[in-house]
Amino acid sequence: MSTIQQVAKAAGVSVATVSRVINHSDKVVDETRERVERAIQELNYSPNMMGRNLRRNATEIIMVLLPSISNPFYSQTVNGITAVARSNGFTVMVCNTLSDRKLEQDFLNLLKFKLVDGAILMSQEMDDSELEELGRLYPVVQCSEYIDAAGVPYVTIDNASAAYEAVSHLASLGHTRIGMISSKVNYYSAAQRQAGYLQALQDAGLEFESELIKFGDYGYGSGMKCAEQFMRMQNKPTAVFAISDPMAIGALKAFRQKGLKIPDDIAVVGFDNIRFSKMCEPELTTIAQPTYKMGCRTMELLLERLEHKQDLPEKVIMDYELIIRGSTVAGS
Amino acid sequence: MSTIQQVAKAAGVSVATVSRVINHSDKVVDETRERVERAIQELNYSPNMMGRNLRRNATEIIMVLLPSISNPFYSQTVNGITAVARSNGFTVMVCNTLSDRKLEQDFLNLLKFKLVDGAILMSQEMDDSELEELGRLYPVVQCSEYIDAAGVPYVTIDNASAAYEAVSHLASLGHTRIGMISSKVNYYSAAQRQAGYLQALQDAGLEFESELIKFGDYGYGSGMKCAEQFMRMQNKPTAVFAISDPMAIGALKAFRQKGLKIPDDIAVVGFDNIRFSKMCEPELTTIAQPTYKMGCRTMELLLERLEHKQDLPEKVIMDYELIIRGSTVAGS
DNA sequence: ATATTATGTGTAATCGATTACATTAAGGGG
DNA sequence: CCCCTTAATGTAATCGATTACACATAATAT
Repeated sequence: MSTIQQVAKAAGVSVATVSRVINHSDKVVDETRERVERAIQELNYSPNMMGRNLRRNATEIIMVLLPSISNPFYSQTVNGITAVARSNGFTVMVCNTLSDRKLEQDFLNLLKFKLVDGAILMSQEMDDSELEELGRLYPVVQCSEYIDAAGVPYVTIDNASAAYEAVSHLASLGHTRIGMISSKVNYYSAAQRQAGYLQALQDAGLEFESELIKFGDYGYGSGMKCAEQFMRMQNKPTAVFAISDPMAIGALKAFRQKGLKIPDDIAVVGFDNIRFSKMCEPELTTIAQPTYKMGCRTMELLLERLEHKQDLPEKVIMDYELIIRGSTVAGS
Repeated sequence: MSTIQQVAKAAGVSVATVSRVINHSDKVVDETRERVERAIQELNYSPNMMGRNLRRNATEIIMVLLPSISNPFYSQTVNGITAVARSNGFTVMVCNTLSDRKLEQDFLNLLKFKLVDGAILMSQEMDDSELEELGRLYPVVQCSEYIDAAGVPYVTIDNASAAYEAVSHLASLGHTRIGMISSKVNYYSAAQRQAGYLQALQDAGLEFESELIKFGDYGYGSGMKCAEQFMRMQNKPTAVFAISDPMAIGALKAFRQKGLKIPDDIAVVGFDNIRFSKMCEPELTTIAQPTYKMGCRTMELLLERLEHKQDLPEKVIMDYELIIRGSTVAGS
């Protein structure tokens, strides 16, 4: 690896001139510029970012923290983030926290240590006060999953209202006993979706009991387990609302394995509209979030932060959509 | 953000001593150490990685390049990589190339510019000679998808033999007309799987014609399209081998939509054993790669490279497994 | 008591870039 | 022909850390 000094020597100029050529400063006469460019070619030189960044105090890299790339919900969002980031000269790297607090810390240290310029959080293991401090000290924006109290900007949908709509849909189909598959971990979005579920039951005049909510981990397997719990109940639900598509799909699978007909014996609604939700049998009714756009908007907020344009914590609420398919209405 | 100088001044010592405390060098007397640690606390100091890395010429970050985090096949591999990386003090960041040559280049520049120490390639858009040069200059290892000629180490399975086994399985069930869904893009693994497919046909005494191979992009949608093409043929296949699970699942979906019974009317085999392959209807027969272990092994190779222990390009071939499920044998 | 060694800390060079300021040379005006 | 402006390039400080080496002091050996 060659350095700017070697290039300068080879071209017979000073390092300053080489730097000017690299950075397209106009104060270099053509003949010199050519000589430098030839030297760069010959030495196969590329500037060491460490040196540059140390001086500039910026890396033009942003990171996206998410619990697991295995959840297909995230990929579209990341694509949106990447699109906006790229057109502004930023590089995006994805960090898999595995919902591990320590690992999350390690990644966030890259922010503190100035190895990345900013971060987008799509989930966080830290508590409110830690997040609040993080947001105060560094450019950070939340997307989809969020904590409201912390004064950190976020982009999300109205989870309560989305859940309300999903459950009301089930109620309007005549279901009177509606179960829910929520999350073991107490995410804010999960709490909001539970609130929406409860409100919908209440507004439809349906009764609730705590047995109607089971708790999973957003994955297929836990959806199957929850479905089995439902089937062991004496007074079984005839419809289930799950807060993730994989759990809904797992539940579908378990119900069908026990010989139940979907949607006649039991209807299922999911959340996120992952690609698989159209591939399962029957296709899954679900809530679609505008994932790509949410990613774009989030990156825009982060850019504002990075440029200090905006110091108020912005809160962006985007529209969702209930997509009705065969898991609740036959033949859709 | 405070610097080591500020800490030094606050503690009344030199920067060297502060550095010694940070790096747990033992040549610091307890009383001094405490004073420094108190100053670090008070100033909320953390070392600037840019400065440190510039000096050390290492970042302890490695990156994983993959075409899209949306393909669930990658997540387990990344988990394996992360596990080994972490226990060796490395941080893993995932880079989404979207199969875009330019974007891939941008990421690889981070290697050249020394912002990351090494890279794991899970697919590449560059050609053989570019890869060869990359591997010569930087610590790079390939995983799963690879180019053999380039002298860059890799971890993979025997794709030809896996495809051979999958297709032989179909032949042994009595299928005589077996189609294949391959990849538009000419990946090495795809070519190998095609070779295995052809060999299996030949060894089973089955005839081949070019119409029997359709080309997709690894995603669901393309699987459906290929299935529709098969169904429009005059002499339709009774079995199909797809080189990705999503394409196989898309094909399943399309066949079922046309009223075909699986596996009686048409049998389907996929590749990769993604989680969803157990959730579809019927469950998918597929080839399982030891993804987590492959990730671990790949990271180990990269570590060897980073430590210059190993200069020979290592080639690791791991075992696969044919998992037989309901899409080829009813009731499995 | 003196010489020697070990121990803890400080000084300053260094990593590879950027950039304010200094310097030099060329061109223009009187 | 000389002075002043302007343009191109060079010099050297700087970013924030690490670390070889120097140095001072205390402990040990003779």
